[in-house]
Amino acid sequence: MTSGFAESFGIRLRRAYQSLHRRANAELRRQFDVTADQFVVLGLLAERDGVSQREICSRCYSDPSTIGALVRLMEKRGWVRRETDPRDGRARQVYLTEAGRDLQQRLWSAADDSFHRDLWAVPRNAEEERVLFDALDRVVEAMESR
Amino acid sequence: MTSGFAESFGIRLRRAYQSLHRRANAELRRQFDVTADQFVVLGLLAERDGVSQREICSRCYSDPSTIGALVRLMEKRGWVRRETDPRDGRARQVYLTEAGRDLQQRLWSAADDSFHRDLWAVPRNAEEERVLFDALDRVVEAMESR
DNA sequence: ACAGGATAGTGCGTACACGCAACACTAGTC
DNA sequence: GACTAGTGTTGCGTGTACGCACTATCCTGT
Repeated sequence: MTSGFAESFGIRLRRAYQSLHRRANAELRRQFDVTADQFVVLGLLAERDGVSQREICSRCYSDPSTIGALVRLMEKRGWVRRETDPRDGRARQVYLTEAGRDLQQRLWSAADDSFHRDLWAVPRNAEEERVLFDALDRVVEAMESR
Repeated sequence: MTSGFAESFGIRLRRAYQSLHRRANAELRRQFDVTADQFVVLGLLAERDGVSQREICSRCYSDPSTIGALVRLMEKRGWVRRETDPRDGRARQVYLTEAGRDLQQRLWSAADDSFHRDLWAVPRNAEEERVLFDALDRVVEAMESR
């Protein structure tokens, strides 16, 4: 092995994600009592709602049990509502409420002023950003290749 | 903003890490009944052991409670032992046992044949790898800057 | 119309992650 | 020696992640 475990790709990816997740959690918890993962789901729903929980899973790469628990919690907090899909009795359509949409916008602008600003400064130029994003997307493909 | 939330840096990083973590968990659980995070700590200890739990935390960017629970579990499984540091009564020195070292080596070669192979194929050349690793390291710095 | 297989969601158990508070011990100062 | 500040670890509570088994519902072929 040429380089050590602590310098391997996997560990670096882990560290980067953990530090982002921790920072986002700390900021959002302090100001809004929202977790980083709730922030992610709110963001996805703001782009498109009225979707099934399955659809949310595939957009954020989480699993049905996790999203189920998360969405039920968000429903209890009054940020989303769930209605049975009239075309498919198994599925639930998840919608942002007014309060949820409002919260999401405040979260987004707060994130822009704190960790998003720092995060987006990481790629030094457009070319680096292209290489970086492309590599991250190919990690997903590679891990699902089985 | 030009691109949507689902295409942002943060979401891409999250997806990449989640898919790696999921794949590693699945492989390691199936073959060895070991979790991805236990794999990480075993790998770090194989590089250097006899260290405090604090030291493990800073090497893998986890938090003391998490590492405490994880290491106690690994002790129960017989992979590590913990001794009170003779120089500092607060700290515990964590060592790999024979069984732990043995397991770590089997895990490492199994990982090499499955998800490590796929993961390391992601950077297309040395230059891309340099840009990628550098960016991941700078994410950590950026997230801790405040 | 019905059987078989696929799919959406839930419930349960385990492991991780982290904040917070408490505790034990250390180190520096007076 | 006591006082203070700092650090390593543990305990507790909440939230996230996922496998597995299960129900309800859909769909396809016959």
